[in-house]
This record gives sequence, structure tokens and C-alpha cells, in this order.
Amino acid sequence: MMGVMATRAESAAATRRALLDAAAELLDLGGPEAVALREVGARAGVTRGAPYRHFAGKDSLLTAVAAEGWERIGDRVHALRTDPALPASEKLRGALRALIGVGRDQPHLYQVLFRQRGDRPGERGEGLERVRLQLCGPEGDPAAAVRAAGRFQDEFLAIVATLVGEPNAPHYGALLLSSAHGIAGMELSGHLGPDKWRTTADELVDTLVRMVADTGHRGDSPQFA
Amino acid sequence: MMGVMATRAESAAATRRALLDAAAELLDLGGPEAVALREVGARAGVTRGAPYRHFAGKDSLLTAVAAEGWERIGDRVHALRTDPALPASEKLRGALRALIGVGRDQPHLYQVLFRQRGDRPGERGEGLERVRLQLCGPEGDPAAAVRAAGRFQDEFLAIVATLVGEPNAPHYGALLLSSAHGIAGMELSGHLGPDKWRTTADELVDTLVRMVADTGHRGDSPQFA
DNA sequence: GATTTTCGGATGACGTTGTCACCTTGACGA
DNA sequence: TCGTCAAGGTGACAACGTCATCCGAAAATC
Repeated sequence: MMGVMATRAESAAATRRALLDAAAELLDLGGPEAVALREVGARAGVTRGAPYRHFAGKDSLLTAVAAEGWERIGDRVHALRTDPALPASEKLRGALRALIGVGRDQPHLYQVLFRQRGDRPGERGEGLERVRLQLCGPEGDPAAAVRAAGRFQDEFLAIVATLVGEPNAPHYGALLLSSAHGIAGMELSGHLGPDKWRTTADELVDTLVRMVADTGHRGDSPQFA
Repeated sequence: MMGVMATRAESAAATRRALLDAAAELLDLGGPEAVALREVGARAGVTRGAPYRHFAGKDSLLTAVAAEGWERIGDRVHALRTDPALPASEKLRGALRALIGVGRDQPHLYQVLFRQRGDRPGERGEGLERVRLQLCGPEGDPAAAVRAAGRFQDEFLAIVATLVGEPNAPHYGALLLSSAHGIAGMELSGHLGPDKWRTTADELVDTLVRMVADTGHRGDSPQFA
């Protein structure tokens, strides 16, 4: 059997993991509002105040969950990119569909992945004396989430580059990623009902990839006609 | 001078307007979290419980704000569509830019416009006896928001139809709308930093419109190559 | 014109939440 | 062996959404 909880550092790390898992579970179940620190603590086997020993607050906890989400997606796209059995266009389609798939399967997590920056403060009162958010809180570092998202973007960019060339990749990469994000968002919010638009997310992705492949591979600059 | 607050219906309507305005203001200032019914009431000159006479709850209030937002955007796109001095491609570009502009100027309102459907319940407890949400609450009818959003979509669809033809309009309309929504969302969440993508929202819209115009006007079915 | 109904609004109360200050305890280094 | 230190427990507070209840005046009824 494994060391039945020995050193203190191990115990703390285990608690942190349990907190993260509980938060992710509650997030999937009922969205950010359902991630109550009390319930998170309870599911992790600790009490309400314990999470504050590992995260600066609720926001940091959600940010940490988002970071792990981006890492998973980044791994997924990395696997796609380095799969020698896949044609480039299929890698691209797969990456876009993977993102949209997260939106479908874990809508609440998806929402947290694309959270608006700087929404938290909520300058209650008047004087903004809240400068005390300690330069680098216990954990839940926003930088970690940004870094993980950046890794995903880099992997994605590399796939796009094989299709439209290195110089055109950033522009068309941004276009493809934004479009996929929009498709996911429209689907999530119910604004993509098939009654009016007579199409599906997969069809939209196909059209998108085909259009970009047609336009982008010509090697001309994306700027103006 | 005007009737200094006469009939009761007038007074109630004025209160409702004030509540709506206060909610919209607070939303712009600090997002949905900052829309506290107590503060909304205070700014409207009434007390905490008063909003419940006009809206079923916080969610209904935000939904009503969203409905008015969609109406405004619908009007905007309608004006664009019926402007005889504008070429079709410019109407389309204008509509897409208008949507993205809302995301830029009123990010919190934009977030509410594309809220996930059915996020509210939060089936706390276990028995879902919350059936009491009275089939058609005082106001804040979700149907009104859906209808207003539908109007916008119809106007937008009509513009797209003049560019790619009636049969192709739904598919390419959904693509264009989703992409614009995604561009707005990426910009809002800070995932469209120019450092990595070396492009701007306007450039992306231009590329998008050009690609769709090139591909769509050929009259072939959007399905498969 | 008197009475009854209706409804917008005020008030008190309850449960839940995020957050902090303070205390306890047990593992670790000296 | 002993003091330190951080993980965790506990009490407390303010703010929030929501409801039940009450009040008063406009409106409807007779």
C-alpha cells in the first residue's frame, strides 16, 4: 500500500489536488456560481477556511481550474499536431472540433477558460484600498493560466502554419480560432438553432477550413484584396 | 409642466423604466455580479423588495436588459440594411463591426446578450420543487429577449442574402455571425493579443467578408467541396 | 359617494455566500 | 528536546437573493 499520508508536504499537496478536483466537479455541475468554497472544502475533506491556505480566494481557485483545462486542451492539440498519420487539414479540423467539443461537453469549464480579464475586483466602497491582493498569492496564479493558454495557441499556430505558411499563420490562425470560439459560444448560448440557420457546427468548421485553405495557400498577404 | 406623476399605471411604468436603467448602468459598471437588486432599487428611488413587483428576480431583470440591448442592435442593423447609399459588402462589414463594437464598448452587456440558456436554476437541495417559477412571471420574459435577438438575426440574414444568395444565406450567415461573435469574445477575454496574432479585429472581419464573398457568390451549395 | 378589491411599495427575516481574524495542532529543523 | 511554522478549524461579519407580510392609495364595483 502507499504511504498512508506521511509527510506534511504530501498531505498539503493532496489537499490541494482534492480542492482542485472538487472545484472542477462543482463547476461542471452548476457553473461558477455553484463553486462554493464551503462545498469545495467539504468535498475535499476539509472545512470552509482551508481553501484560503492554498488559493487567494474563489477567483484564484477558478483560475487554477482554468489553467489545468488549458493544459489538457494543449496536450490534446499537441497529440494531434505530432500524429504522423494525419493530413494537415485533418489536424486543423480536429483542433477546432476539440475546442468546440469542450464547449459542448463541459460548457461551464469552457466559460471559465474564456473569462474576461479583470472582472473580479468589484471596487465596492469607494477607496480602492484593495491593493493587498499580495503580489503573488498562495496559488491560482493568473500567469499560469495565461501560460497554459499560450501553449495551446502555439500548438494551434503550428498546425495552421503548415497549411497557409509561416507568414500568414498568425492572421488566419486568429481567424480560425476566433471563429471556432464563436461557433462554440453561439451553440452554448442557444443562438445557433438549426431552425433558422439550417447548419451545424461541424459543417461550419468544414466550410471555414476549406475557405482558409483556398485563400491562404496562395501565399499572398492577407491584407486587403 | 407634465403631470407630476398622476395615474398609478404611469408611476409603475416609470419605476420599471428606472429599474431597467439602473440595472443597465450597474451592469456596464461592474458586470452581472454588480447588479445587486438592493442597489438597483436604491438608484431607482425604491427599496430592495420593489423590483420583485416588476421582475421575477435578478435573472429576469438581466434578461429584460438583454432584450433591450438586442432591440437596439437590431435597430442599428436595420438602419444599415435599409441605407440605400451603402454597398452590400459595406452593410455586412458594418453589421459585424457593430456587434464587435458592443463587445468593446459594453463588454458586460455583451456577456449578458450571449448568456448560456438554462444556467439559472442551480438545483440546490435535491427535490426540484422549484416548479413555482410561474409560467409567465411579472416581466423579464425570456421570450422577449429571444424575439429581439431573432429580429437582429433576421436583419443580418437579409444582408447576407444579398451577397451570397437566399439559399446560401443561412449557412454563411451563421458562419459570419459566429466568427464575429468569436472575435468579440477573444478580444474581450484578452486572448487576441496582437503580440502573438499580429492582426486586429477589423482586419479579421475584412478577411472574413472577402472570403465569404469569394466563396459564396459562386452559387454552389456550401456543402462539401 | 361608499365600499371593496387590487397592487405597488416598505419592512423584517432567513439562508447562503465570500472573506477575514484568531486559535489549535502536529510535523519539521535546530 | 524544543521552538517554529504552516495547514487546518472556528467564529464572525457584511452583502446578497428571496420571500412573507403588512400598508396605503388608486381603481373598480355597487
